[in-house]
Amino acid sequence: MLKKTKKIESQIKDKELVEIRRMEIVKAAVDIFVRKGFHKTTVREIAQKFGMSIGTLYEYIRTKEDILYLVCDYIHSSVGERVKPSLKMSGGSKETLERAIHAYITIVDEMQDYIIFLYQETKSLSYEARKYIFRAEQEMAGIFEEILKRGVEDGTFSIEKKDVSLVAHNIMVLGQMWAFRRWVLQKAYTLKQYIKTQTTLILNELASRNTKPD
Amino acid sequence: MLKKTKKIESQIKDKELVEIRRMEIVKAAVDIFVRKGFHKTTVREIAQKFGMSIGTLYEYIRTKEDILYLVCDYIHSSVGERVKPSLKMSGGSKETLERAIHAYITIVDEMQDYIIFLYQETKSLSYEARKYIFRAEQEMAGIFEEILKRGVEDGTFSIEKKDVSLVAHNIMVLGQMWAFRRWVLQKAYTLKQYIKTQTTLILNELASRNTKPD
Amino acid sequence: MLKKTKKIESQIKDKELVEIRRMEIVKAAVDIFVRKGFHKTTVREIAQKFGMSIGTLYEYIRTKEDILYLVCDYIHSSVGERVKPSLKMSGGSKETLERAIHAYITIVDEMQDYIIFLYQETKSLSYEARKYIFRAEQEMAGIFEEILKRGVEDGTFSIEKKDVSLVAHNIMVLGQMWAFRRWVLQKAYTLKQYIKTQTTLILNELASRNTKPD
Amino acid sequence: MLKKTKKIESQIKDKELVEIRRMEIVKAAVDIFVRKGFHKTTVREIAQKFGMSIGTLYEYIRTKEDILYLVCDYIHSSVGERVKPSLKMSGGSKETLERAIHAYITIVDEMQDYIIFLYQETKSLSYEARKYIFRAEQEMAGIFEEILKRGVEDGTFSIEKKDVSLVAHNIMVLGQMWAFRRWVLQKAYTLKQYIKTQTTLILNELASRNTKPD
DNA sequence: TATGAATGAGTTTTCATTCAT
DNA sequence: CATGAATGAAAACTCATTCAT
Repeated sequence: MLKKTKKIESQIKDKELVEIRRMEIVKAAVDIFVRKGFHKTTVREIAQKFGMSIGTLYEYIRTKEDILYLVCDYIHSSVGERVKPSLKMSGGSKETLERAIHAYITIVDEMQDYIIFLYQETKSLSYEARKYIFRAEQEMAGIFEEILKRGVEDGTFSIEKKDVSLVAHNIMVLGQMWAFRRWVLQKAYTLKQYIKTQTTLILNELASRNTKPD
Repeated sequence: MLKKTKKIESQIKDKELVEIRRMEIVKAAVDIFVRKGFHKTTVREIAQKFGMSIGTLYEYIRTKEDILYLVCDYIHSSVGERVKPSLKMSGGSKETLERAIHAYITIVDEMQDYIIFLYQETKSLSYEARKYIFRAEQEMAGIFEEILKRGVEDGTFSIEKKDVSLVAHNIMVLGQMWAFRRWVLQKAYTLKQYIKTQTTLILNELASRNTKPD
Repeated sequence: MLKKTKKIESQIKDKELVEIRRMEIVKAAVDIFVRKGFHKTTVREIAQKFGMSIGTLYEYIRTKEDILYLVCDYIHSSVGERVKPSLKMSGGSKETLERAIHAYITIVDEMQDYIIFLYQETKSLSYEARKYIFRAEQEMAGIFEEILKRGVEDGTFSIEKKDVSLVAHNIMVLGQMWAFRRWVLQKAYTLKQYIKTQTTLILNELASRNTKPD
Repeated sequence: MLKKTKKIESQIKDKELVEIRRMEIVKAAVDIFVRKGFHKTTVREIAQKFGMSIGTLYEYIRTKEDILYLVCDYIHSSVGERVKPSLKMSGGSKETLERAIHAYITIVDEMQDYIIFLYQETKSLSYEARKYIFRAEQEMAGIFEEILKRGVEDGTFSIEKKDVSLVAHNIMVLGQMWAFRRWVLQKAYTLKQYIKTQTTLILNELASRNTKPD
């Protein structure tokens, strides 16, 4: 996992302090952003919650957009960190995939506000920052790809190799859907039911059988 | 299909003219919105493209948000109008579903910029306006539900009845994904390939077989 | 004498600076307001005279109406401060009243522009602010009431006790009249003559004699 | 009584129609003005109540201020017309004055909203229009002067001749006060009580006795 | 005469960012 | 390193007035 975070410049020399303060800034900003959206949040509000002056805040970032980037980055890696531990590839491919889906959707549920925010405000980021976010998304997909690939190789799943990546993205999107369509899904299903149903459907899709219409 | 559009007040008495001008406003706004986002677009820019003065623009709307609503409404009904004709339920359930998926993803492809915009800016709408957008989304899902239900009843598809709605949403999300994840998908697939592959996967998922793990 | 000024919020933390700047704002605004009226004065003009940017001006107030309130409050307390010292109740009731009338009308003369403004723009204030202005007016009347009451008690004035408050207001209004009707009064009288004549008339009114027609 | 109304130009030739329409405009405007103030009332609102289009409205006036003038003029002459009939100088001077005061304050009571408006918005008028309003006020004062003069001549009132005009204005102001200070006066007095008390005080003031302190 | 759509200058207000202390 | 007062460009929105029909 490459830690190639986009470099944000700071007036402060002490690298460690910069890290600490930036985390404080993110912690202060994230909830306000999620609640009000990026554009409707003022730097003043963030500084207030940050507990320091606007001047100090600006010692650690260059522009308001930097905060957005920091926050997006934080959300992304939080999701990543929450998912990874559950992804030990122990057991059969089917069980591993089931566990991974379960873990992923559970995290989507826990972080739904953050995830919705992430996708809604991505466009407010500069191209460079956006690219980084995409890479993080790809990384997550890579984990599912890995599991699927193994399953294909050991005969558990019967999809074509070239579609492994697509299916990985399908799974992620179906997971994120729990957040984006909550207004309808969370009325009809509990989280547990949702995970179970989607897992079944996905496994069905992957089950050995004729894969393409001729 | 209730055409209960949220009423927006206007200073102009001539109802027909209001319709005409509003369509002009939408046409002027939509591309700028898509390119720059709602918040970064100024009313001045819209008026400029609208080809009339700001004053005139404001004779037909009350607030900038009204324009957003008008645009969202327009995009939604455009999608709807484009999908509907392709949804004649002639032929078997399988063929109908294939045709529907094809039509839907094709439209997502054609309107990808608009669709991405729609989902990113929905939250900038007032609660009332947002509710209307949700209803339009539900309507679309309803079409897929109809097809699926018939397929379940005639034995073509083997999913549980209570999950019909979920699968309908799954299909829509998988279609919209072509727009949202274009940065990765459109590198790996042509539209035709994407439709074919997703259709296959979905049909696999629906194929008669054991539906729940025991 | 309760100093319960309506609280106006400010972005600036330094309370003392807020006091100083607000006084500067008032000083800048009052003359423009008096000359052009509240509605025809722009915030820009005020900022210009204030000698700072509009942004800075808005750091110390929330709305244009706040400036009006500040100005009204200032005028009122200026009048109050100018009157009070002359109101030592030394000497007989008659002399005290004469002195008070003299002081009050003199101040009305000095501040006539401000007083006219005050009564013309009060209605542009919010209910809350207006209430405060009324209270200040009542306080002023209270001073005259006090003098009159003493005069009634010691037999100098022969009006009914329940009318003391009315007569106090009469005196104030007769004083303010010097400003409101200047277009006619200040042609016919000098300030000195006006004070003398009104004083005589008022004292006549208060002189012991039959008080009600039977 | 000179009918030297300031001339307001109109596009319409038919003089009679202009008169009729202008009265309609005044009737439409006066209540809105009184309720919201001149500046916060829009021409659109007036046209709406007027029952004709903005275009038509502007056929009969030149500017918004013209409407204000028309309204002020209307209020003034309404007051005048209401007072005049009660001013027959039959009976003794004292009775005539009592009747006049009674009539005047009664009208002030009936038209208090209008009177307050008149004094608050006079400043929004052009110099020329304002001058006309002053003249109307003078005319009213003239009526009281006439009564007072007669009373002085026949020995009923013992004020100096040169102060007759002042006392006339005093009486008017004391009457208008019923409107301007209603927030305090109308809590303490009924209209009847107020008239009676003020009349008594004024008559006391005018009663024969030493007129100047030496 | 009557209409009402069109105009655009002008208004208040916000807020990211800087910089002197 | 920390502060927060100062900035001013830029935003949304209003409304008296005109003029073609």
